[in-house]
Amino acid sequence: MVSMKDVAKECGVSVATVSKALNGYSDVGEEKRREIKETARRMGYLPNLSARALKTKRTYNLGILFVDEAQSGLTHDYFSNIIESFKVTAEAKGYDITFVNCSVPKHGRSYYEHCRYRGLEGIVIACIDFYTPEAQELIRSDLPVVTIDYVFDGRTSVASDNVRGMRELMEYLCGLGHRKIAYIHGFDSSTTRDRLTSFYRVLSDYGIEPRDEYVRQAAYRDTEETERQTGELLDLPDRPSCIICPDDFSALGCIRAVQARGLRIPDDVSVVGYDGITLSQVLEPRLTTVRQDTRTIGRRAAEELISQIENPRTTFAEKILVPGELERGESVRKLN
Amino acid sequence: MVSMKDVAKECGVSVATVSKALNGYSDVGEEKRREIKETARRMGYLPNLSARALKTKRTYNLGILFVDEAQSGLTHDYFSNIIESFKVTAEAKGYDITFVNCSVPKHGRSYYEHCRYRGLEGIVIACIDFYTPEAQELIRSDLPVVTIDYVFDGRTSVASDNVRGMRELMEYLCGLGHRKIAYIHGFDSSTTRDRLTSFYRVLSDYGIEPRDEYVRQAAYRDTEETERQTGELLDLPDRPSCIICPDDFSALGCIRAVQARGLRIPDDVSVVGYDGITLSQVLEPRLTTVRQDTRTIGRRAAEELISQIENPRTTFAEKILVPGELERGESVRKLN
DNA sequence: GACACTAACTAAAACGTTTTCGCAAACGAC
DNA sequence: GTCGTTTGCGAAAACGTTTTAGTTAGTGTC
Repeated sequence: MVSMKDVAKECGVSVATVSKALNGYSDVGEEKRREIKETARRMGYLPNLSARALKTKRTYNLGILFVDEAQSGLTHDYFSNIIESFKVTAEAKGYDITFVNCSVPKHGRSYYEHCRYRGLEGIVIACIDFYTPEAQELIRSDLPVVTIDYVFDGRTSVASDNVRGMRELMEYLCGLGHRKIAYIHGFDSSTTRDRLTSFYRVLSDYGIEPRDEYVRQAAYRDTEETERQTGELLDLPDRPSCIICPDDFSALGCIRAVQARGLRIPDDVSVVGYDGITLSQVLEPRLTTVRQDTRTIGRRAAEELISQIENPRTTFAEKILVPGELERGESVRKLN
Repeated sequence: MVSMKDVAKECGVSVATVSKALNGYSDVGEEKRREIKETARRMGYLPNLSARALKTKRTYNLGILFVDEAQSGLTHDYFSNIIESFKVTAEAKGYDITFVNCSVPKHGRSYYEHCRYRGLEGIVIACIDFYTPEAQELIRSDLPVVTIDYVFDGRTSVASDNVRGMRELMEYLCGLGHRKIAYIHGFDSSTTRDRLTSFYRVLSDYGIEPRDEYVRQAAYRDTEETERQTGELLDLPDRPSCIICPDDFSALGCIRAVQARGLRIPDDVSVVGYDGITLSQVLEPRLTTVRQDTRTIGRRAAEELISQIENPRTTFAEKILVPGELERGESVRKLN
């Protein structure tokens, strides 16, 4: 590999001058600078990031911590899209992205230690059990951190606005005349709590008495459980006119249960999801859902993280809420 | 950050001794070694990867090049799963994974230059236009490279065995009595060619005359075009008894077209996909498909890449074929 | 007691940068 | 001509490791 020394020799100058010429310092003559840049290019010179990092303590490398229990990691459409957007934004600003090793590491390092070891300048954390000691160590550490869909005191977070998303969805449903709305919600998390609270809130706004038998639970993306729960809902003496699923993917289970009983969507029962992944748009009938703005979430996370890194003094820990958008599909029927 | 120098001072030895003690060299006494290791741990010492890399030229960092035209990158189930498996395997062997920056980089570096700059020791390439000059430069370079689903002379590749996969699928279909089999294949690529050749081959084995109007084209994962093509197939005077889609996801379009005509799967027409992603298992009826062994593909890619890095002399450029597995769903009917 | 040998440790160079400081030359002002 | 000031460049230290080539002390052999 050709180094600055080689370029310096070729140009008959010192390495200091080469460094300054290439990095745009002012105290090097215009013609010399051109000559140095040209020969560097000609010789195929590439800066050595390790050497640079050793001096400057900057690696331009961001970490992404993303644990996938049960393989639902990168396969998770919602998070995959966020990561994709995060990546594009960060790369445009000159940063690379590396995964934080979350397998059991050989030397038994914690997340935090691994980040330090790898020289990551900031970490985005998503889709993880935030309450393990390891995660807490990282969140509380001195490293710049942005969390997705989870709020921690003194740290910046970017989250989908589930309160507003669920509100819009519910107001839409109620507006269409639905009064018997069932909600199969996901397992406890801040996301789930926000949606659930909004669900009850709008019911209350519309003067609708919530019915316990209409509120059920199934893990996110669990089609089987959602199918089972839907079955029970449909077998109720007074069955709901509309069923809200934990997310789009699990809605597949819901649809199966409806079809298994010979009922039709949306004529006999309305079905809605949450997420707005591609799948929801290609189902028949097209699924009504709340499209979460993964592009903005990823982009804002990257922007905030980089801001923390580059302007640590002047960057506040912000709680950013990204609104979603109601997607009116054909899986919901207007009542009377 | 505490460095070797600090540990050395604390223990009253030289940094050289600390380095050797920590790296398991033989010429350091047992008690000293224990003492050094213990104080290093106590002081929270972490090796500085940049400094180490500067000397050893090893970064333990692998690159993954994965371009997603039209956002279908990380969202692509098949590739996401491969990456996931690649990641797990590589991490277990002490490597980290970073994305090769494929946005337009600020300094206008090519893939190859970026890999060198970032100090990546090897690259896995997937889901990309392999014939751009940039990709070619990387593939032909001196860096260890493994390609997924694409074969290049002198380089190692890991690919799904599409020849065998399609053969098994076709023999299954023919075995069930299907003679009028349509194939909506993806756009030209070695994957597509392998499947198509196998398709024709089995037809020939069974003495079935291939019919041009049964062979059509739609981009992978393009539900709309698959829907259109399916429509045309179904409107044929002599419509096929079975339709093979480019992949599982696009099969959704096929299913829509079938349902739109009031036909039933599999009673009126059989539908099959290719990939075996989660979606195929939760559709109603469960989709018959060829499950590609993404776990093995990712794992083998990592193993081969690391082998190239660690034993460059003794590692052959191998073409690895990973067999898939026929998933018998309920979307195919036995004829007469 | 001389010799070779081994074990345990250290000094110092090297890796490729960045950056501080200093120096010389050129320049302008008076 | 003298004195600052500016411009352009270089020497050298520093970053935190690894590794080579010692050095020293101890051990065993004859």
